[in-house]
Amino acid sequence: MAAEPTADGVERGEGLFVASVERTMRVLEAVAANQAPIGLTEIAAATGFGKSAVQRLTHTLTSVGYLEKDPATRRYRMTVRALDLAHGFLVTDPLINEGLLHLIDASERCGETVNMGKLEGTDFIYVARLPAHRMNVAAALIGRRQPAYCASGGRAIMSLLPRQEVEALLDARPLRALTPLTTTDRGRILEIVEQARLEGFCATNQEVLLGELAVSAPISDQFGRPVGAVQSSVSTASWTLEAVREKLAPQVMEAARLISRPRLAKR
Amino acid sequence: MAAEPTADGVERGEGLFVASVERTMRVLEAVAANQAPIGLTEIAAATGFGKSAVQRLTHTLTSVGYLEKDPATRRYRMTVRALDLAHGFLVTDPLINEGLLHLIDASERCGETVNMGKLEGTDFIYVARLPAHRMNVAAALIGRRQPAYCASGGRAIMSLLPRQEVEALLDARPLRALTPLTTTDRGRILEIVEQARLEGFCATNQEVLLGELAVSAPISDQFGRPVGAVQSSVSTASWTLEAVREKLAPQVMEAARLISRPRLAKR
DNA sequence: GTCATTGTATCGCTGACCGATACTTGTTAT
DNA sequence: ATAACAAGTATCGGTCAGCGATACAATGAC
Repeated sequence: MAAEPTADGVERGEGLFVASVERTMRVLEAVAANQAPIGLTEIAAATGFGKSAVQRLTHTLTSVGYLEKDPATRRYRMTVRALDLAHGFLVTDPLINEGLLHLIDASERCGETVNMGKLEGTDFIYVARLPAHRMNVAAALIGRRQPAYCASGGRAIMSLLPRQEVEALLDARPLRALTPLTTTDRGRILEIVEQARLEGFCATNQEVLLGELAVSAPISDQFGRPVGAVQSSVSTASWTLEAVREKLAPQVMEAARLISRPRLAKR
Repeated sequence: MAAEPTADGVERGEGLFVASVERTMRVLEAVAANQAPIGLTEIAAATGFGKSAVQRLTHTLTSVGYLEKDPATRRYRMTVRALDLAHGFLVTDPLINEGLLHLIDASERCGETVNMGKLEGTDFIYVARLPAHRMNVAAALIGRRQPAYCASGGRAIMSLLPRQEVEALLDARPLRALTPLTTTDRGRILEIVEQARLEGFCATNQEVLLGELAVSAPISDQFGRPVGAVQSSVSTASWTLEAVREKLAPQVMEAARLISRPRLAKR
């Protein structure tokens, strides 16, 4: 009865695994993943749990303060308590601690939206955002995810990963186009990543969101491994890809360089 | 066997309450509340659960990806997954959706750190932050809590609450001084709140953090109930309390006014 | 109105989880 | 070095928390 590896990669069995904990988190995820309040049956469908189980879990999560039920619609949403957990992460994450100051500097220097993010699974996820001009609000939030293969931040990070890991990332999920301009050709993405490795940054043209240009540079630890990326996104209304490469890329690279740990000498 | 209310306000019993869910969240809270990675025994102490239970819970939370164990120190910390939950909250919260644009405007207009927060329990908690100059990083994070009675944001919100609720807030916890300048006199705080009600804003002088001046204005819904506050914090190195009241307060009030829902006519 | 759908309440059975405890590893003191 | 201690890990049998089924109630769609 040893460690039966299961389809989804989470190792159950093993004696110490508490199923209710997993169910709890899955329900929270289902609620959080929805852009709007979500009903009982929808949660059941999203998680695959029975209605009874979901009923108990949401009830409890509500009474401990993490979910909130709109009495009129009977739909659930996350509460501000989620920010307590997020705060716990932000406070202990070295990238935030060491990077935020430089990020603020960069933001003031270039006067545009500057962000920081890291790789989580196959996604690039924003961990710090300093929006400059009015912009799409939903797009400006911490915790937003973008597929690594098409986000400039994701590609920048990949540029410091060994080829093998990059390929694994690209194979891990279908390469779908988010906009008509998204590059979905595996070989072409590998070329872009390679170019990013040579240039030290990666600029993209509306591959995630129409009207948005983005440029990123990777942040590395003392071993040269990427731990995140500095990213800046601007509107096509006031920028061209060329201007981004010339004006913004150096700023982003400089910020990333300052945040990166100096590389240890090989011994 | 109806709804035995328990000491901490959380209603257990009641058939639908799942104890493991509560335990799960308590463990996450214990980890998140720590400013640094935390060990098994410390979690057990913080939560009051047995070591075995904590062992199982942390094990499971780790394997589903919300906690991370440093293999060297065997201590746990939150992972970036916490941001997924936070993102779920931010996306559905109307205050964020309607407020962030105005907040960005205000930030550009006054060139100083501008924040938004809401009341949660007896704390003022930041839900959006736009840091301007280099500043204390830990102080600049989303999810940071401050006691409502001494934070300018908390007082601004209280200024729109009925007297009775304000008093309840002040009685709910001991009024401790966070700095030598913190007002801890209950009567004096009530006066300050009253003054905020008359002026439409509340400015404080280093009552939470030495070197930090803050000014806030409340955001209200269509019934005139406060739902949050716009706040700006600046350094004593470049500002005086007077300058804050004259220059910054109007900006903050304007932003709060724009975010607030127009008050419905009484019928 | 009727019907379909979603949310709520109840209940008895059972295996997942609990707590105790023994073991291992790492750290501190002498 | 070695002991003494603390922190973390592994194991196990008994039992009651929580599971699923199902019946009931409330919405709202038509």
